[in-house]
Amino acid sequence: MSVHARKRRAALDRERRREQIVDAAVEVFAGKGYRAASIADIIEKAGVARGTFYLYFTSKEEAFNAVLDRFHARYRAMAARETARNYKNPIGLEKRLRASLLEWLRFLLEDPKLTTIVFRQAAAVDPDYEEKYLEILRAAQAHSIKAIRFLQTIRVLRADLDPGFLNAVFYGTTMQIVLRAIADSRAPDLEAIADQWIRLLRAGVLRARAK
Amino acid sequence: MSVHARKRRAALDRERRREQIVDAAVEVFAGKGYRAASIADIIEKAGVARGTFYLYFTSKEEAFNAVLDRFHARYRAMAARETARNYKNPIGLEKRLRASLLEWLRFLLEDPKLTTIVFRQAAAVDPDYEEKYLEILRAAQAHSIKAIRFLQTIRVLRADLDPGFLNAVFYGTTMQIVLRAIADSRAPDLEAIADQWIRLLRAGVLRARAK
Amino acid sequence: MSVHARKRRAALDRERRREQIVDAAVEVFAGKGYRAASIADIIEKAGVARGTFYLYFTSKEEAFNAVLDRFHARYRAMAARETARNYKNPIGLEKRLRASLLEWLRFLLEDPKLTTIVFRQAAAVDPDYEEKYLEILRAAQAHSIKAIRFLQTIRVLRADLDPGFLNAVFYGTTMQIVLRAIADSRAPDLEAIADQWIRLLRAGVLRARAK
Amino acid sequence: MSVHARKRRAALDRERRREQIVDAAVEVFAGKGYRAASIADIIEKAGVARGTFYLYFTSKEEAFNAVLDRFHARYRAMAARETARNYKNPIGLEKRLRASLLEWLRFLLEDPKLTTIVFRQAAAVDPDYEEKYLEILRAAQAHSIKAIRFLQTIRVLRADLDPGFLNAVFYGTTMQIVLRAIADSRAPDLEAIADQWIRLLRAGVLRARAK
DNA sequence: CATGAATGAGGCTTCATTCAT
DNA sequence: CATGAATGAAGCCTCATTCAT
Repeated sequence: MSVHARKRRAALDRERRREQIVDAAVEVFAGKGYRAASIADIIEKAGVARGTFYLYFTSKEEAFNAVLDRFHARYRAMAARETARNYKNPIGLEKRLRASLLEWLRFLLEDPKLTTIVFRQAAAVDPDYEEKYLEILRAAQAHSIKAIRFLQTIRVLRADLDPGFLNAVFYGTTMQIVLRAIADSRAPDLEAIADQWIRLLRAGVLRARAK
Repeated sequence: MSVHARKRRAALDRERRREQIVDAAVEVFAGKGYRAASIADIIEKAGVARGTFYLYFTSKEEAFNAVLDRFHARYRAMAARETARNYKNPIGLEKRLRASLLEWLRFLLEDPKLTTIVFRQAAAVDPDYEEKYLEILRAAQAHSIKAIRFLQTIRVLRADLDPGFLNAVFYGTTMQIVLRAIADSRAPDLEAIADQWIRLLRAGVLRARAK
Repeated sequence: MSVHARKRRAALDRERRREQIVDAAVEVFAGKGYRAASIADIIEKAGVARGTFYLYFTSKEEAFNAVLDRFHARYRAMAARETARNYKNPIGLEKRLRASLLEWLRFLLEDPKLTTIVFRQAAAVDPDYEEKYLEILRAAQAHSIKAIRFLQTIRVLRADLDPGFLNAVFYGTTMQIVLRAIADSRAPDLEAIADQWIRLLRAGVLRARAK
Repeated sequence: MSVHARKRRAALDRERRREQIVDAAVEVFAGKGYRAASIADIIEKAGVARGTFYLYFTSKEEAFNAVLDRFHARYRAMAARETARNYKNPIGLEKRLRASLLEWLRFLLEDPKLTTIVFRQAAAVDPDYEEKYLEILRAAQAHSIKAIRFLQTIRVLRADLDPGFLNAVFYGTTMQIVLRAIADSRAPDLEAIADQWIRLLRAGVLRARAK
């Protein structure tokens, strides 16, 4: 094997090894939270030696950041697809909105452990890693609010609702649905949930009364 | 002073001292989270000696449970008042719903540190104190879902929306609003938020289109 | 016992405990040097628990500084006595110089382990604790050079010798004598050494030749 | 190329590689001391791989010994030249002594890093490599004392001064001068220092008094 | 020979809990 | 009851050495 080929292979191996440790870290951080998770837990689950961990991460915090990065990368890809969608055409609007909600739910439930970690930090405010997390959070919020404003501009969403409030509704509700699904560790009927969402979005929750 | 009176006084003092420590614990747990909070932090803030802490709590976990208990007690009182309300009369329904939402927001923002602690654990699932927290959570969920079902029965809420879903909407959205208000550490305009809620509940978020 | 008396006693105990740990630290640092010495070595020798060490010192480095402080305090006391001495009177000058040399040797050999630690650092340049050590070193050098200049002023020492050079002679030679005595772990004949010093100081080392 | 020639060339290459690592080791040990120096430091400076280091040295300690060996070899060469010198002729004695002192100072300052390492260990007594160092030290002392005795025999040096004491004066003073010059990292005026030495040797340091 | 990923013993420090005063 | 010194298990991280490629 040529030197070049060997180096390339080594790089691949290195990346693979790193992923193997991140996989373990996801499991452990999801199970115990950042503080309670120990390096011992991670290396045991990853099946590597203590020193090996530090070949790939300089600290526990960096490993945690790698976990958040993994989520962030997937999130960005998802958000990019989302943005590409065209809401301009009013025909089939609800159908597309429903599809979009479903996709987000599927995305968040695809790797439940990873989602747990990220959502958990929503409130955790741990001074140790707030930085990285807040970066992700801000990006997500900005994306969300921008989308809401756009939908208001093109008159899909009513303009008399505050984007911040709507964002709280979307984000908070989704978070609840996902965390509960994960806690119950059973696959929820996402189609039914999407239907519920559409009903809510379309007509609120109050029973129409005779005027 | 009679023996009986002395004992009562001692009990009162004891209770007062305990509250003093719980006060400190609320501050510290809110500021750092359960794991990062140390007994040293708590006793320093409470102004008691290390040993004294263990005269009132057998462990850090028990002190945390006392904090959750404090929230739980206040929550039960709030829920009791809520339940006493009468939704039967359709006259002024929205006004009463609005008042109710406002009251919950005010309750949750009244002691922001305490609320922070409880909501933070919503996602934290720390094996150390899950027990106590889940108890509170289950009680809250049960209360909420029961209320929703009741409102559906009396035809205030539409029956085609799943109580679990509605609960996620209420709980998740409220949690987001409250946590953000606390994070921004500025008093939000609760009246305006209540108005937003009512608009959402009444007619959803989608702009009505020509049929 | 009154609260005040108890506190005073506690303070005494605390000081005593601290000294006990510093005693152990002196032994260990003298035996292995700063880097090779471990906290485990020190606490074992001191007969205290691991945590106890950190009640008195925030780090290994601080314990080392405490050791240097001990030397520094003794050194300052010694230098103060030295300075008080009067060299003005030319009568009995050599006798007083001899007494002074003897005192320094005795001082340095009084606690050989402590002296070893300090002299070892003369060349060790360990970035970890250089700060504290250099402070001591500079103080000693300043004291020494000042004394030399004074002795030149009052015409005890010849003025055609550079104070820096003379300082190197005094300091270097003394260091050698002391380190060797410690290495051989036998008490040297200090009187004889003092005599050698006086002979050197008085007439150099070269045999007088016929002019 | 013949097998023999190839082997010789390989041996040369091997020797060159080894020297390259020793060069790096000198830098690193001088900069950080034995304990704080890491293999990582050495191989980085030498530009070789981790495993390569262990092809030339079985351990960190052995690399350190190689460094000491380098000094020892140079020292022996220097001492040999020194011994060859003829002090018998009293004519120009001081001039020759001065030349000799100058040569030693130059030798010690020629490779300051190497000298730093060796002198540093004078006091360091690190159990890890005491063996090798003490060997060098004993050789140096023996050489020095033998030279002193010889100079006393031929009546260059006074016989009433103890060779051990004189050795401490020479060794200790030189060490101080050299270490300080290195620490100040400026080339000292060696000629002036030699003059100071001669003055000291010739007539001591005390100002002659009227008898 | 050269490489560098992997190893794990060992070091420093923290902190919940105990207990003698 | 109150105190705070003492404890030691447990956690994070480093680094000399090994070994498969």
